Amino acid sequence: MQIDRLQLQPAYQAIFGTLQKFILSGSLRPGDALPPETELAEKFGVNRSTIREGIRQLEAEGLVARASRKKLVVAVPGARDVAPRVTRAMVMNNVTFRELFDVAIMLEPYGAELAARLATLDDVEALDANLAKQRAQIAKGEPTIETDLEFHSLIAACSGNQVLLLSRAPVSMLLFKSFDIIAPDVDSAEHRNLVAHTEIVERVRSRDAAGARDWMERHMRDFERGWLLAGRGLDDRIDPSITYG
Amino acid sequence: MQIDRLQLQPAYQAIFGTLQKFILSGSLRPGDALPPETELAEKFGVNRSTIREGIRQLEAEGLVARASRKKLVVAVPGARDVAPRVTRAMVMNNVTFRELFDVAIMLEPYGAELAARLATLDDVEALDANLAKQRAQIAKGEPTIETDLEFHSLIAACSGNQVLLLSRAPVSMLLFKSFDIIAPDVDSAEHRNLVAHTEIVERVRSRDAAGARDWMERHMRDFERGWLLAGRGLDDRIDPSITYG
DNA sequence: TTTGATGGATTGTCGGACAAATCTCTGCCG
DNA sequence: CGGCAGAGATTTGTCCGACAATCCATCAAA
Repeated sequence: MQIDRLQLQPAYQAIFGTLQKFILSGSLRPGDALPPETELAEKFGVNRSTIREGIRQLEAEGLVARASRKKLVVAVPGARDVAPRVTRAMVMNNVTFRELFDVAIMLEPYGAELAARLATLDDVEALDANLAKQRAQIAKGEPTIETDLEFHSLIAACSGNQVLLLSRAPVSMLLFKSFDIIAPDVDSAEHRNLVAHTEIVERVRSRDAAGARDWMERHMRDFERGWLLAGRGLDDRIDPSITYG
Repeated sequence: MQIDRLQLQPAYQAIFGTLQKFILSGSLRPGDALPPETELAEKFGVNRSTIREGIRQLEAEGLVARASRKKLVVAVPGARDVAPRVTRAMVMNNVTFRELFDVAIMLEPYGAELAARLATLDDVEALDANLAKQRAQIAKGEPTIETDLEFHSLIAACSGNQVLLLSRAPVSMLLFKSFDIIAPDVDSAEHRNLVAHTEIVERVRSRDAAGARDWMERHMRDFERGWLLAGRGLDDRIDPSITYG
């Protein structure tokens, strides 16, 4: 007896899988343009609609991105692509402030330490620019969330550790955005933030790894204190609305 | 004068975005079935093909999953869904062993510590089962990668920290799978693994948080040593083929 | 009650079509 | 000779209509 086939997956998934392999294996390299849909359809022997469904998945994975409206190129997914997905997963799993904080308190100080050790002049310049921006925003009474997030990303970027960069992005994004919601309730939170950031940059500039790590940890603890001062509990769940602003 | 249209994004992306909001905001809850494609097409006023493209993206994000072939239900993306994407991003960014290890050495011991503090009887039972499986596999000369990965996931799961679970999954997956490739070159690597795992489980069972952390850290250091013994360098890049086995 | 058959609902896939946006090439002008 | 405008060819985004395979619920038969 002979049982020969059951099509375990729809064609559009096979398309996705095949193209993915081409990309991961290097047959298609970052920057390369994908062939036109009609051509792909012809080569795979399927309808263009089917190709399109496969491409949508590649797109959602961040493996391809539009260079222009009509050219799709192979892309290297970075923190920008990956973080939102992980963030969503966390929110949907109802994570608490404590869970986020406990992980962040490990990752952020380590990033600061590495940053102090490895930051280039350009890195420091970018940090200075970030500080200036934040200072200006505070003076004008504008919100500083984005700048705050950027600061921590910049620090992590200095570390040159891509794994750290990818791992910390979703955590810190949720954490800091959450805090931003309650920041108005905390006296002088923004000012304390700015001071801490400034101190950290100073330590990075002077290559004081231990000092940078220390200040970052202090910064985080201060942050935790702020959360409590605002009347929140460590085991409060993170507000889902953060992920779709 | 009247200007009425500017469609800044393709319809299929709008579909994706809208459905995503329904899910994140709770209008559609995990477990709920999505309406049939035809119905969605009608409600959104677009063609079914367009709906399908949007759904493909939701699917790729892990926000929906097939309950059966014809029913799509809202899902909560977990480590299983998210890890592969982050993993890919890391590989495509050419991360090194050192980058992975430096992050793992922070996360894994912390997980072990929490596990010792919070593990339930069921958790310990699962760990025991895992140990037994691994022992059997070694005896038979079968590969133990999957079991090894499972062990570390189980430990992290005991911790009850979803953030940790989601953060560590891609890191440890890459790290341990990489090691597996070279394991044959390292004398008694499997045995040493098993011993370490056993010791960790013992510490978890006896609620010895410090001990569990300590053994996990030792386990990781041993792992690092093995990597070097196999003739690899700390700054070697991770082999991309890992992601599509 | 279990088994089997029927019909409707739904998905996966296909073919073709067309407007709008974008690219390419050509020929004109300076 | 270089640059620019316009024509024409590509390519994407979207739609329509269609059909087979599969799944589901329901009802009939054993």
